[in-house]
This record gives sequence, structure tokens and C-alpha cells, in this order.
Amino acid sequence: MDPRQAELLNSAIRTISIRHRALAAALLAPLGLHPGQEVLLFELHNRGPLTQGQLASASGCEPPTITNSARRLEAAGLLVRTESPDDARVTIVDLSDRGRALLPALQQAWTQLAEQSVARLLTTPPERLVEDLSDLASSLEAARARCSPCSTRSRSREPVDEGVPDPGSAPIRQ
Amino acid sequence: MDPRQAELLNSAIRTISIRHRALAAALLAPLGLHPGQEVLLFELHNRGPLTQGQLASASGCEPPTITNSARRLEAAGLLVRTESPDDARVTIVDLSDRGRALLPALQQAWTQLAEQSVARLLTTPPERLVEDLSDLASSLEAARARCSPCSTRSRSREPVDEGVPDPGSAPIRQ
DNA sequence: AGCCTATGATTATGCGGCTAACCTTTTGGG
DNA sequence: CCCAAAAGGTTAGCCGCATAATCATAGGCT
Repeated sequence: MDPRQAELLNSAIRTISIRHRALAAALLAPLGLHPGQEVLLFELHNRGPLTQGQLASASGCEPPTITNSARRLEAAGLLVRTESPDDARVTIVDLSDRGRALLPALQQAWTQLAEQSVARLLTTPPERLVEDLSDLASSLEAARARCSPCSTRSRSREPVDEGVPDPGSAPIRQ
Repeated sequence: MDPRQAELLNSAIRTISIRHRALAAALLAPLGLHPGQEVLLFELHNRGPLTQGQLASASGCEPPTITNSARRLEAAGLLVRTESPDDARVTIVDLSDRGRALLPALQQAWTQLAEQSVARLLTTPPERLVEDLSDLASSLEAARARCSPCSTRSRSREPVDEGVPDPGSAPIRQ
């Protein structure tokens, strides 16, 4: 791919990520929520009580993220976490009454977010934009699915000897 | 806007943000970089030495973010920060030799990121996707510019009565 | 039964990003 | 000339999100 096009694509995605999140923050703040938290509430609303693992995959993030976010939302009184009676490992999370009461306003904020996001489009019909974004989202999800099984290989208890860890081949860590 | 469409739009943007970042992390890790850091290096490469403030607006994030990221990149030896001789307040940041040496590999990773992002598109021509994403990015940038100067006034606020500090009207903070 | 693995969740740690508050240096009036 | 306002950065604190390591329970297999 042309490096110029690549740069355009990556930069556009970065801008969209940051600005959409900022807009979400502004619209969710009156409801006492941070961006990302609303997704958990929506998933619980649409699918009913969920295991934290289910909530993780439903919301597209990793289990530790759910642990922390669910804890905060529980402290805020918006959801309840209970131990499963069937399996002592799993914790089931569900909306609380306060959480449920928040949903209409949340739905409204969610709609405003989308409206304001596309309000200044110059050349793109919103319907086509949604289709293209969904297509891109699927493409990225597929890329992830293809890359993931390679690294998540046969986890035997015996630690695999990887040789000498390359000192320059990992992200900076301070 | 139709709530269904709004949900599709917001969810797609969320998925794109998370997955694109994850893919970037995977491609940048061999170079010792985290997603977001490459942007600073590219900007310095394309525009020459910059003030941290200029770097902030060029990279689309806030000054405190630059302070921390630039510090880490300096610690990694990829860039240099020097006090401006003209103005004791400003610090000028520029690529180091090591940072410059990293650019070709960075350019390659950046291109791979874009290629892999669009590799599984089903119905969307990549050129159109780039155009639409750029349009959306501009729209969101414009929304930000519009919301920033005015203090959220013009809308009629029916839900919350301004006057008593509502204990639930700010993001959850623990 | 006994062990070994798989699974669900949590802890620890780190990064990018943000806002609010603060410090320092410049600058612009009176 | 001096002092107040503006401008550039940093600090402190928080959140979402991630990976790696750990803990605890469930399940399978001999």
C-alpha cells in the first residue's frame, strides 16, 4: 500500500479514536460515567446478566479491564456482582436498579454522540459511513483473530525456553 | 438519528479504536515502541524540531501527554529535549540519531498496520474508506472546536436542576 | 482418590490519554 | 518601572486498556 495512503488511514483512525472518546467523555460526564463504562451497561441491558468473561468478550476488552471497571461501577451503585451458585469461580454481573434507571439518559447520550460525530461530514453519506466503519471493524477483528492463536499456543506448564530475551525488541519500559 | 444506527456507529468506532491500537502494538513492539509514540517520531521527522506545544497540537493530544511521552522517548534515546535559547519556558524536542535511524522500520510498520487493517474488508474499496475516515476525522475535529469555546450553554437542560451540586453528575472517581 | 490441566477471575504493573492545579518566564499596560 | 495577565510546561491524580503472573475452583483421567 502507498505509504501516503497508509499514513492517511492510520492518522484518521487515531484522530477518530481520540476525538470520539473526548466527545463521549463530554456527553457521559453529566451521567457520572467515563467512556467505556457505558458499553458495559449497554451490554448488560441488551443481554441480561453476564459472567465477567462474557462481558469482556461482549465489550471487546480483556478480563482485567472488566474486573476494574465492574468494580468501579459497582461502587457507583450501577451494577451488582454476585458469585455464581453453580461455579465458585465465576462472578455474575447485572444491572442494579440505579443502573437500569440510567439507561434512557444513556441511550440519549449515545445517540447524541453519534449525531454530533457525523454532524460535520462534508462528502460522506452517514449510512455509507456506518457501513464502511462496520466493515473496517470486522476486518480488524478478523486480523486479530488470525494473529492471536499463533501466540496463544500450547501452554504447557513447562515454560518454553525462548533463548536470550532480545533487549531491544520490546516496548520501552520505565 | 436512529438509535440503532447510532449504536452501530459508536460500536464500530470503539472496535476500530481498540483493535487498531492492538494491531499497532503488535507491529511496534519489535521496534520497542508503544502505540502513540510513533506519532511523535513521525511528526518530528516531517516537521523538524518542534516545541512541545507544537508537538501536542500536531499529534492531537494534550501537553501533559507530551511531557510524559517525550520524557520516555528521551530516556529511550530516541529524541532530545533542549531548552530554547530564546525563551526559557519552551523546550524544543527533536529526533536523535537513534530516533532517525528507526524511521525506515517505523515507516514499514506503519504501512503494514494500514495494510493489515484493510486486508479483510468485504465491501469497501480502501480508497473510499480512507476518504470517509478522513471526513469523519474532520467532522469530529470540528465538533471539538465548536464545543470547546462555548460553555455548553445553548442547549435547554431539562434533566438536572443547576443549583445544588448533584452528587452523581460527575464521572465516578475512586 | 489423587493429580494435572483447564478455566474464571484477580493482582501487579505499565502506557496513553485526560483534567486541574501549579510553577516559571514573558509580555503588556498603567 | 512594576505588577498583573498570558503563555509554556510540569506535577498530581484518575481512567481505560493491556499483558504477565497468580490464585482458586472445576473437571477429566488414570
